[in-house]
Amino acid sequence: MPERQVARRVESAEPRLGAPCDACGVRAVSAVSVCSALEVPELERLRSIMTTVHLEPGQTAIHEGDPADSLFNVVSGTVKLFKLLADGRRQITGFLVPGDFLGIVLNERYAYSAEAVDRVHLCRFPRRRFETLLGEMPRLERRLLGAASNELVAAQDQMLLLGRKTAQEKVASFLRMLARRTARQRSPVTSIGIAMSRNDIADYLGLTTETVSRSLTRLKEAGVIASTRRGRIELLDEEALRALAEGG
Amino acid sequence: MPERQVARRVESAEPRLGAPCDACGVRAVSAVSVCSALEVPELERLRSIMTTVHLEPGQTAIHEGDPADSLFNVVSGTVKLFKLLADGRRQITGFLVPGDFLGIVLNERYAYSAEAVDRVHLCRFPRRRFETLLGEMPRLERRLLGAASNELVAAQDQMLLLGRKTAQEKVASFLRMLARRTARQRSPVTSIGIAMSRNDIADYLGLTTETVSRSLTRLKEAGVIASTRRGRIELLDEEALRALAEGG
DNA sequence: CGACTCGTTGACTCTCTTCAAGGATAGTGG
DNA sequence: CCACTATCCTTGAAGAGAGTCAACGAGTCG
Repeated sequence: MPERQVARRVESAEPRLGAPCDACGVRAVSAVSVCSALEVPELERLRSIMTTVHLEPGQTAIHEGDPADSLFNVVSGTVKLFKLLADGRRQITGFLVPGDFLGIVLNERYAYSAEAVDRVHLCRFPRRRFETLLGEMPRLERRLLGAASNELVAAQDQMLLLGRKTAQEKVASFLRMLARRTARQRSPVTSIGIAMSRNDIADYLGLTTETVSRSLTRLKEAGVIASTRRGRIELLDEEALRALAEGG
Repeated sequence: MPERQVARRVESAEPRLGAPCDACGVRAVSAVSVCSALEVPELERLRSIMTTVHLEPGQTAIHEGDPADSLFNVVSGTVKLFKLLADGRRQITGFLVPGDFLGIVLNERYAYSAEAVDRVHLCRFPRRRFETLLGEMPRLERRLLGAASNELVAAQDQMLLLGRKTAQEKVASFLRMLARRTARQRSPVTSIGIAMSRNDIADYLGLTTETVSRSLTRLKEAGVIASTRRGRIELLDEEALRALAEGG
């Protein structure tokens, strides 16, 4: 498997004295990151235990079953989370974008693997020390609980999708999810960038690459979407997409 | 739809002065309930805002989209959580058993509906007051975060099941899940009670009742399980079941 | 006892997968 | 700069697993 690469992390151990956080777009933009909604002194303490990590596409951030000794915050890029069956079947359980947490779970071991989709920047926190801080910063803890809540809601939507939606509905729902994410920064959205491969999309939707491809072709034929360049899709009829996503 | 009944809750508003919690098995047995691992004074405060709720099979505890003004702890019975598509397709996202939370999410509205599978007893907490307590009881908050973490892990397992497992593997996984739950109280397990209908199982596994039935028949034919009386299944070959559940 | 729900089984259908091949795209090296 | 190659995406044809439709048996309740 060419995509199963060893994790060669490029860590910047030197703190660069404050620079990383001050310039960080995540803190300002995202309403859900660890850092946003923290006062300066609290942020300072977080920063003191933080290191930054760079990942190239395909590199692994965490591995299912490994001791969960780190916790991350996505700064830039897209990360895919996935679980594997013994024979290699893969289910991608989520895509993380800037502002999202990676490894919130307070369990001993990671329940899934995480791999970079494109070039990724992460903030890394040692779990032990992070948990110590947690006890002293109730606001941070509440924030984590909120993030976990949101993830749970998303997980339930995804279960509905995986268990009960048709291929066409799955793909339409996926596009809408991407559109919503894009809209968090720029709205309204007519063009969305697709960072992940057809294979990734298929493993996220419980389909095959062929079925994803065919579904997209159908959406194009129906005039709901259009694709000019690679890795980018134009939304022509958002209402039709909504109807398709929910089985209209 | 006969199963979509109106929620006629039977609430005991009178606190019965301490009795409910002292006698409650949940607190002692379960490692994950709200009440366990709380000191007596904290427990006392929780109890003061608590009421108990009884539900008959099919009755609704919470409804998707409603304002999330209550939070529950399951005391006895089994509760199913589910989401619906516009045309009635249903996905059951989980079954709650004694000790589990219902409605942890700190969102404005419930993301799913919850219905009693059999006769159910719940402890009910008004969300506002509960959240106030939360700020003063860090231990409770940590506990909630832990519960949310566990739910997330379970949700990811379920996504893998829904997206990538065959019907046979789904049913085998389901039986193992039930066995594990039963084993939390009594181990080892050879006989498990199935509180839910085939229809519920189907909607949990993303299948139809017919396929669930056929899969169970196959497992019987293979000598992996046996069924003496209705609503109960004997595990004859746990190792074979494990292999089947993971695509061996 | 009859009506009802629930579970099982059978026959047929269909959506999605599998298998296979061709086309587009990007990166590489001469 | 352009052939060369690897990878990804698309499209087609055939096949399979699960769904749909239908009937029947068993238990349950009024």
